[in-house]
Amino acid sequence: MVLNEPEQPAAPAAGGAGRGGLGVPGGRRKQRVSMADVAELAGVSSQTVSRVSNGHAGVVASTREQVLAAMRELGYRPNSAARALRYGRFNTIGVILFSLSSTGSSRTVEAIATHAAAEGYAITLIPIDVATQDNVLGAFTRMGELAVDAVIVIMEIHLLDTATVQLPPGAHVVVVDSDAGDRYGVVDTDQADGTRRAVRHLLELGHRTVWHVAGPESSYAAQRRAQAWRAVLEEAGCPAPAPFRGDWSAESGYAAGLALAEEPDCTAVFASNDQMALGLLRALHERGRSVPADVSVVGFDDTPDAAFFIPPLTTVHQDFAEVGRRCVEGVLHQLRTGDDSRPGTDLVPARLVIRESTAPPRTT
Amino acid sequence: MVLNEPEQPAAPAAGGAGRGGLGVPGGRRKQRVSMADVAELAGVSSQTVSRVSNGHAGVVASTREQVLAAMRELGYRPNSAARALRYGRFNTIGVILFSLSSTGSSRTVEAIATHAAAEGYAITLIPIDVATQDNVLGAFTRMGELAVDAVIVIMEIHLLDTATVQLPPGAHVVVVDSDAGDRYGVVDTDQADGTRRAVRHLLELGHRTVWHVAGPESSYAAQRRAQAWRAVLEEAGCPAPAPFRGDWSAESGYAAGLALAEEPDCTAVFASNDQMALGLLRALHERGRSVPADVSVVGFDDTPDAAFFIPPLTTVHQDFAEVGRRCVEGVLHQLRTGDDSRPGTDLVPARLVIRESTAPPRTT
DNA sequence: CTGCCTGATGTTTACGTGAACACGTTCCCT
DNA sequence: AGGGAACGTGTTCACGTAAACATCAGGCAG
Repeated sequence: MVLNEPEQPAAPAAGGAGRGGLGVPGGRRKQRVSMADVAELAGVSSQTVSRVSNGHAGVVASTREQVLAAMRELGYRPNSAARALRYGRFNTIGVILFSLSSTGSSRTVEAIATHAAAEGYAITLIPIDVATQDNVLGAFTRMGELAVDAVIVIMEIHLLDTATVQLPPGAHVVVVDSDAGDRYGVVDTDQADGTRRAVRHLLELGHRTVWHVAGPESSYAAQRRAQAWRAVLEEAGCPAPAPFRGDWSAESGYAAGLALAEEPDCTAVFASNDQMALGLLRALHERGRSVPADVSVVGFDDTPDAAFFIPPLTTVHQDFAEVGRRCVEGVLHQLRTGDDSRPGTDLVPARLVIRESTAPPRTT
Repeated sequence: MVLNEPEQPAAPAAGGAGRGGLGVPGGRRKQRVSMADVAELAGVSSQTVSRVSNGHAGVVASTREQVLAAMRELGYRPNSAARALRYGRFNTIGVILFSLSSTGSSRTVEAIATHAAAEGYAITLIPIDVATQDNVLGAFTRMGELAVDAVIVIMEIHLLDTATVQLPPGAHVVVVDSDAGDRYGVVDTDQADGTRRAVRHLLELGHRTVWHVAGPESSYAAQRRAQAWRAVLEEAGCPAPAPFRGDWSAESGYAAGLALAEEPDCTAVFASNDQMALGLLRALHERGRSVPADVSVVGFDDTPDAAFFIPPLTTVHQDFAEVGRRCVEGVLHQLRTGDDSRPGTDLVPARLVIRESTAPPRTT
């Protein structure tokens, strides 16, 4: 019967205020145990209970013991609503995001939650299942009313733009996957740098040019990767083939792969994430194009699975844990110093992990 | 300057209580706009503001408009701490889990968050990075003090067991990945049923027996799958080879695969999740064992990627969305009816998705 | 014309906590 | 021994909201 609350306080508030008593015949008289209850049982004032509860000095050991005993007996738990009201803060960070299914968000959220916990903060999740304006606006509105001290947004920029006005005044915000560095703090993997490493790696192997399977247009990260891919090719004087547009899913990578398999010139592909690379590998395999002998493939993310693709995938490693850590650091810095206006972009370096899906092109 | 708070309330509380004023020279006088501020600007009582804010009837249109205008002007937002204190609830559900990285948890959490949002509840995440007793206990303790009305636990049973006593009295709990059905409500995929479908499928194809790559012992789901696998084999009178023990990772599946490739008798393998199946596929491929011609492989989870493995993976589909939905339903039912003691196990059916990684054994 | 009822709005109060201040005791120092 | 500092504990109050009750004006029926 763990879940039952104590049947009766040991010393019921007989003579005191009759709150809750009147007109409630059989019902439980009180939802929760309050400081006053503990104080009464321990025979002290509620302020002393407060002091014990918060570990303040200046309470004699015997009194403290008495209070602690009363707490245990009644199963007292501080009421966080009252605390939050008193202190004006919740020790909670809100996280707005689209989907936990994407590799990036779920790992970033996990890191955020872990680091926040280490700082004594909890995480409140506001997912937006469908990325309509209404949903985004709704999420921001809800967030504004929520028990939250600061907000981390993992979201594309243009959707954020329209929702901006809804952010609670005085809110502390850090954004991922966006270039809103002029208005909010931004933390993100250095997409451009990672992409450059990937594309240059392919060019250095001797490939004439590199094809691209891009992520959805709505994603800022996908845009940045596509831009950087094009920039490297232009810089190297290589022709840039028209990119394929995917949606992060393996299925879209597969579709692109079927098309790419028909391009005899295609010897190197940069996929904007590992899942699309997976679909790509399967399509090429199906069409009898060997990887890496015929076609080299590079992914992005370095998911734990990428090392076990066939063949093991060369990919750009993102340090999601570090991104999450810096997000938390960012909002907590704002929160603690009150320094609202510290926009700027904090880029976490990426690194290329070379495995077996890349090789020099077949000598003609 | 979206983030700035309004410089001054339009009609400062000149004669009223001097709270916050004394000794704070340059500082902002008030952190937040309260009902009283809105009431003053609108020239009504704060109670009327409350009525407007909560959409109560009985406020004349002109008054309502005035209040709404004042709200807009001051950027008023209800204080959820005060609300929670008043109402005694937070409209928030806490979720305790180990890791978002595992496919199952992250998809379950997402479904939980989505359905909770639909019911007007937010989700507070309490991750436990390392599964030590202390961490688990700490998480439960924190959760007890947190702004949370109910708790969903995604965790193995034996760790929960020891932490049980720490759960806040009166808390409403639903558990996933556990058999604590006698004490808490449990929602889970029907692991045994899914496993039976997978193993029977292999036997029906004509395989003599089925090997097993199990998940970690600490996982209840892994235990259930291993049990059911063994039960089906025994029922069919097949010898049960010693299972390999993995840790859900593709790497552990790869290791098991290398060993299995040396077993000439092995023609069918049931992996306890898709990631291990991925590692398995690669190991078999490396060792020249063709899938499904030489060895059939079945996974569990049906991750979105599984359809794009080489070859596309036959696997057991888990309906995580449904599990999440029922979790939320469960706690909200408890919450609303106050029916604490409705333990029982709610199993969500699984189904087998047959793709190309399974085939009859090579005829000898 | 009077009295009551209805509907709109204001006033009071409690929710649980903890800072600030008040009070009383003990013990030390002169 | 007397004064006061230091310390332990109690009392008061405010945080922002909303239910319960109070009040007030206007309309309508007897």
